[in-house]
Order: sequence, then C-alpha cells, then structure tokens
Amino acid sequence: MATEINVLLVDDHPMIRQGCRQLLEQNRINVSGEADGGKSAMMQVGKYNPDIVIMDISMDDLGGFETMRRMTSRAPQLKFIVFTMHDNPMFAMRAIRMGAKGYVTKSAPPALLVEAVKKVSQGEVYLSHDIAQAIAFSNLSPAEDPTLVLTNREFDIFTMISDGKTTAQIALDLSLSQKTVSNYLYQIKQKLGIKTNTEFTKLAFSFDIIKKNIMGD
Amino acid sequence: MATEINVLLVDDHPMIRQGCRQLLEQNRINVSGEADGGKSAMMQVGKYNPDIVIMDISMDDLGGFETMRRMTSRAPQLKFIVFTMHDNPMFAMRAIRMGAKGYVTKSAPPALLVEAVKKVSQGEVYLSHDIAQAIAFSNLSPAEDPTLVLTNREFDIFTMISDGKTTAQIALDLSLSQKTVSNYLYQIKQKLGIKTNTEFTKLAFSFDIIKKNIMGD
DNA sequence: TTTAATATAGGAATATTTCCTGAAACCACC
DNA sequence: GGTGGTTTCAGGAAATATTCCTATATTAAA
Repeated sequence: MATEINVLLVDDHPMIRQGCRQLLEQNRINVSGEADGGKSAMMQVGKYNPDIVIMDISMDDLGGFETMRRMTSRAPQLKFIVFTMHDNPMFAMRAIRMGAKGYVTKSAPPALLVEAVKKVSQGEVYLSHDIAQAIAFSNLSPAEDPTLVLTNREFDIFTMISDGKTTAQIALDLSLSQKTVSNYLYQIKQKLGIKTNTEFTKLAFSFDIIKKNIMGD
Repeated sequence: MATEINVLLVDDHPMIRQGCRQLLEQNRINVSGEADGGKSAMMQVGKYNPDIVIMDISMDDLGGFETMRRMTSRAPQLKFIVFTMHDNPMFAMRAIRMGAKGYVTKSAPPALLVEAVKKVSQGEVYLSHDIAQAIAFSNLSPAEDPTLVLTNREFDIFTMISDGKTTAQIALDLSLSQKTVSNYLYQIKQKLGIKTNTEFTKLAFSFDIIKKNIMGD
C-alpha cells in the first residue's frame, strides 16, 4: 500500500480547485488544503505540511514564481506541479529551472494531472505532452528569448504589468515599495530594449504571456 | 417539481468543465453535454438541445461572441451564461448586448453560477456581484466599441498610441501640443473605462486595431 | 440660428519615470 | 566557510507625464 500523498491546491478560481479536488480524490490522492493565492498558500503550507503543491502561476496576490521561491525557502522538500493555462514553453522552462517538478496545462486531459502527481511523488519530473512537445520544437535559445534575461522577480513584475496591473497594485500585492516596482519596471524596459508601455505589452502578447482575448473578431 | 434544466458546458479547460458539472449536478441541474470550443459546441447544441449554455468567451477555435452569434441564429431560444475570467465590464456589457442572460466571473464563488442558472432559467438576467459593481462604477458608453465611443480625433490617437508611438511623436505627427495629446489620452481612458496603458494596448489588440506583429521588428 | 459637441491647450497638483547609488541577502564555487 | 557575483529592495533628484479643471475657437446639428 502506497504512502499517502498530500496535496495543496493553489488556484484563484474556485471552480478549478473544485474540479481538481474531485479528480484527485477519485484517484485516492489526498487534498489537504486549498488556497486562492500566494499569501494564503504560504499559510496553508505551514498548517498542512503537504508533499506536493499544485499551483497556477498567474495569480493576483503574489507572482507564481515568487510564491514558489518563498515556499521553497521555508519548506525545501516541497514539490511543485505547475498547473496553468499558459502553454508557452517559456513559462514551462522557467518553472522547471526554478525547481518545479511538474508542468501540466489546463487544456490537457485531467488524467495527466493525476499522472503528474504520481510521477512527481516518486521523484520524477513530469511535463504534459503539449508542453514537452512545445519545448522540443521551440528553438528558444536563451539568447533569442529576451525574457530569459530577466530575473525571477523581474519576470513576475513583467507578467503582472502585462496583465494590466498598476505599479501601485503590484507594490501592494508584493508588499514592495512603489518605488521598487517602478525601478524594476525601468530595469525591465532596459533589459528588453523597450521604450513605451505599449511595446511592452506587445512583447508580452507575442510571447503569449497575455492571452489573446476574444472580443468580436 | 420544477421542470428539468438542461445545460451545455462550453470551456476549453476540462478541469473547469469537471468542476462545473459536479457543482451543477449537486444542485440537481442536468448537464446534458460538454464542449471544448465553439465548433464542437455548435454540434452539441444540435444533439442535445439544451436550455442554457454556460460558456467561456475566450476559446481558441471560434471567438466566444462569434459562437454566441451563430448559435443564436440556429437556436434563438437558447440562453447564454458567460462564465469567464474576464472581469472587465466591457466584456460583460458586450455579452449582455449580444443577448447573454448571465455573466459570472471565474473568481466569484461557485454558488453564484448555480444562482445564475436558476435565475436565467426563470427568464431573469444575472450578473455576478463583481461585474455588476464594475459596470455600475464604470462610465462606459452604451456601445463599448471604441470606434463608436471615441471621436475621430480620439480614435486616431488611440490607434497611434496602440501602435507604440510616444505622445511626443504623436504631437509631432499631428502638429499638436504634447499637452493636447496627453489630455486626449486621459479623455480616451475615461471613455473606455481604462486605467493602465497596458489595458489600453490589450483593448486595441482585441479590436484588431493592432496587428500582432511577432517579435520581428 | 441658437445649441451642442469637438478640437485644442494652459495651469496646478500629483504621480511616475529615469538614472544613480547603496545595502542586505542569497548563491555558487573553490 | 570565505569570496565574489547576482539579485532584491529602495532612497534621492531631476525630468516627464498624468490628472483634473477650465477656456476658447470651430464645427456640426437641431
């Protein structure tokens, strides 16, 4: 009989958590807690001491990568599975480089998430097919991908700004001085060779960091 | 005994469908079918003839609004509930204007979706709190299409900014004071209910005002 | 032709951005 | 375990930009 696997679910959409919970429990995987964002997740980790954290990386209150970083420093044995809608290899690569043990997209069949939990709990690394393929086919050499020049913190802020957040909002969310966020922004622009905010957003678009959203077309 | 409500779920994330299905069935609402995109949804409608379609509007294969339009013309009695992560009132208003009977965000408590289904099946219109509030506080004009709300000059400037030009550049191009351009910008933001420059660009993207010219330049 | 809307821009108060600088923390590597 | 590089964080000062308000000529509409 296998040892019990305890999972913490972190996603800002309750419906996703509900779906995950049901799926995992059907597969006899224990969901010990849920959180709707990074800060809440930090507390849950202390409370439930899970083996695996299944986490979206686009959340409001803390950047996903930053959350991972903080959690890891508090609880180094934690294993992360990133479960997100972003199918851009950039995200996956970054997540893996940060130490995530799994990366599954939300468009993948749910069974893959179960698969991922099992593999990861056995110490393996798991990528969903689409992502593995995307990585294989992308010849994103670090040099060609401008965003790879960004540090993790910079990258988080990059995505948050690209997502439409104000510097003030970000400062609040990340508990930083507004000045710091502003300085990061400047730094990011420098690194990416960008002048206007619009170019900034366009870049985010071309890397699918912002999901192309509907309206009319 | 209430008449049975038949629901079709349309979302490109299986996990969301799973969560929804469970939630609805727990509340004795029948889920007659699922689809992962617009095209598939069209077929499901023919097959199951649902009363209500719960649909995300950001899907890959057909635009959400386009899907709604097509479905409505084939099955005019269909009632749509939009279930999406977009909390921008612009989307909600457009959806409602297109005939959607409900709009619930994915960050809202799941119970609201059940509420929405019940209300809508009784012929009422339902908006989740956050959206209702967002609409109340936004001074969006009836037609939220920028081409309609903005004056000609404003629209010109809108596109130029969206194109990555600086205010200084625009002032030069149009022989205006930089101050004027700046003021226009402010005016435009007001009219469109937009706070950040990023939202500005995103909006322009979603209206195809900017073509996404991948990294090239 | 009176009215309303549009194009234009100045002023004053705020807010943000741009660079520069520096300190603390963290990492990597020998 | 120390040393050096990188990352995180943030203050200061000057330059810019944004936010509202107001005002005037012009144009379109009633």
